Amino acid sequence: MATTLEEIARQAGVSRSTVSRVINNHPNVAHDTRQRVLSVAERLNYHPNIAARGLAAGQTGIIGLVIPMGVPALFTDPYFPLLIQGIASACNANDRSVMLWLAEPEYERRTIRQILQGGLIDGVILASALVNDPILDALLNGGLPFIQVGRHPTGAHVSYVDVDNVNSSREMVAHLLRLGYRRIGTITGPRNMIAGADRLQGYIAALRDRGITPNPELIAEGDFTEEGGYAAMRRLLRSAPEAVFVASDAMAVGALRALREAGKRVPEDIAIAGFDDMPFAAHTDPPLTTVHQPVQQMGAVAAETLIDLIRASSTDAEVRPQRIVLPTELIIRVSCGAGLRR
Amino acid sequence: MATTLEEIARQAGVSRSTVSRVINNHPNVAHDTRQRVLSVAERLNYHPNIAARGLAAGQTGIIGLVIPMGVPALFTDPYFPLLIQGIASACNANDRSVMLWLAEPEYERRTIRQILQGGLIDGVILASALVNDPILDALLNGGLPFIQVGRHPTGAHVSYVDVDNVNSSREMVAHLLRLGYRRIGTITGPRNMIAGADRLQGYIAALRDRGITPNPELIAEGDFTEEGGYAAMRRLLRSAPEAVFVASDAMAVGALRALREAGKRVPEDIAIAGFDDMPFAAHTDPPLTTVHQPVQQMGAVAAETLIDLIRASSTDAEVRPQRIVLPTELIIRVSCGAGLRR
DNA sequence: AAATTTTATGGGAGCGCTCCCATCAACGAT
DNA sequence: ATCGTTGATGGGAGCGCTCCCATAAAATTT
Repeated sequence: MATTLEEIARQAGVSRSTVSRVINNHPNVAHDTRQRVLSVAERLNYHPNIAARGLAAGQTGIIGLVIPMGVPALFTDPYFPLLIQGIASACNANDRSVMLWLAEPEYERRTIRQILQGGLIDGVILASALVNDPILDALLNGGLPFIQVGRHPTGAHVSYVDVDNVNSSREMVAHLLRLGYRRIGTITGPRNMIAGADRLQGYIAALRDRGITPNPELIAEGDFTEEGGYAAMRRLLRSAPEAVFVASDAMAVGALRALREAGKRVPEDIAIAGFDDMPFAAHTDPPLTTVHQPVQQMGAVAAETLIDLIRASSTDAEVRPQRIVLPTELIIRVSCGAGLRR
Repeated sequence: MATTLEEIARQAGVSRSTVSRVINNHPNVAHDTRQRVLSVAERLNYHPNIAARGLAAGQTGIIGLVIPMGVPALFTDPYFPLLIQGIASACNANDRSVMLWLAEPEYERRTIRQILQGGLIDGVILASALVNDPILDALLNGGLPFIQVGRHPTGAHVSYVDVDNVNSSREMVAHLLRLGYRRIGTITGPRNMIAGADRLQGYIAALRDRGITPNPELIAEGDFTEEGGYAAMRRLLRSAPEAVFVASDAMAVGALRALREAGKRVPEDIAIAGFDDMPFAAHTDPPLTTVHQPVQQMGAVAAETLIDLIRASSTDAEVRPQRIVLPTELIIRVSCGAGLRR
């Protein structure tokens, strides 16, 4: 079935080595020879065996994408699809393939080992790890190039791509304050996820900027899912906030549902702001004021940076970790009542 | 860095072959020897090199998941995340890994070849191909075991996992007819996707069952996205349907939005039914009557079936294609007005 | 014209594993 | 006691490729 280098060499009347050079675009091959080899390869529909190449060269061109399962939002939220798409596009454009690993807790140990030791993968992108995910330690000690999407709270040696969640949230809450709201609540993400913690911190910072002491009654913890947002909003309603900064659009949709059920109008009775600017955010009722996050781009940048790291690690000495922070944008729609007050 | 078989053999005082037998659970190894090898392997944190194993054995334990991009719904719809999760779980449970290929049109040719010829992949799951996707032909001629999620319209040799879209839709529309609606419209999926075509066919069949001739004015084509549903509903409103069968929940959300904007109440002024029973369908306003489709299970079954196919193809003669149809369920909520009329 | 460098090519070794065959001991059957 | 027969183990070959070194021819320098 499969054509081999040797077979092409035979038919083109050259050696295996020469064919290899042609296939890998090495210089020092005579133009005629190159053409002859190329045409035989084309005719035989040759494609290199990736396993063999991986064995011999120690590189496979495969990039691992690890998404720890048990991230509850995984299937409510277009976040991951967008991220995956960004990564896949960038990898395609760089002749790399993506291997997806949904790390289920019970398989996690095995998973980690396989990734690190299997020799199948040139590097790893880790998406959305929990703050103390054991997978992270394993990766750090594993010696494989890797990059995280979302910053790492402590690890000084971790490369990552992220947005500035703290300041983006701070700006959003500052915007609410500017609109005149004072009793501002928040629905947070899980505190063991860095994005959740950072957005809460931004909320607190914005209040402090104005000399307001955060009120624990106005802080409800969610889990980045619609359901979680719904439940958190119901709790929050008892404290009668004027406005609520919700740490993800998916949760904001749940919050809107809770408000609708409670007979509250948005933004007349209560203002809502989200985070993420997911595609659906423009079509909620009312359209959601939110923070735009370039998710797809984050994926692409993560992939490209990882590819650089891989190149670097295969050539000379070690490179220092890359930290890339992409810009966000405040998207003002209807739900924060910017049109109501001034 | 990487421990090899040979190294373990040395330390355990046996041969490479024996270690290989132990690692692969072959019989005919003395109990003591096995324990000794196992403990050395454990101590050295040994994990087989997948590329080497793939080269030598011709099997890698990797399954390719191909999702043609340009499927517009990819990022609106939790369908793919659910499917991926089902596949990944089943693969994990069977010691397989999943390689994700988002096949972008411009890279498609290269992609196909790589999959088929790279020798990296034991089999392929193809999700949501267009009716005449060239990728399908390539797969058919490629000789790799593969299975499709969603039936294939013609290909007699294609294994697939699907639900009975025709009859599920037919039942849903029959339900609407039973509720007394007569002027029933539909928003279809793209006609070049088999699920779109099948659901339309079910709609037509249900009408015909009652002696009603389908009215082209009551049929609007969508694309399985929220946007598409919105646009299609606006078109449909001109024909004043009493009820609309929408071929996906994501489109139904768009349709509900169009109706809200038009000041129509659901289900009092117009009844809506969806398809898919996505997680959010219970929380739309009003909650959506829909057809439950076991997406996650479809993914799992597809993976398991493919693994069977791979096993079969590596042992004896060829097996005949598997066609697996999973059951759906009518989920009656509020949007169809089942509580209004009787 | 001779010495040196550059360019084009071939061939061996080896990546880490599996598979096959050879070997040898231990066992029950004759 | 002798002969298969089975079970346990070792070693060679080879999967398809890359990388290094050797070689020969061509181009450049002195």
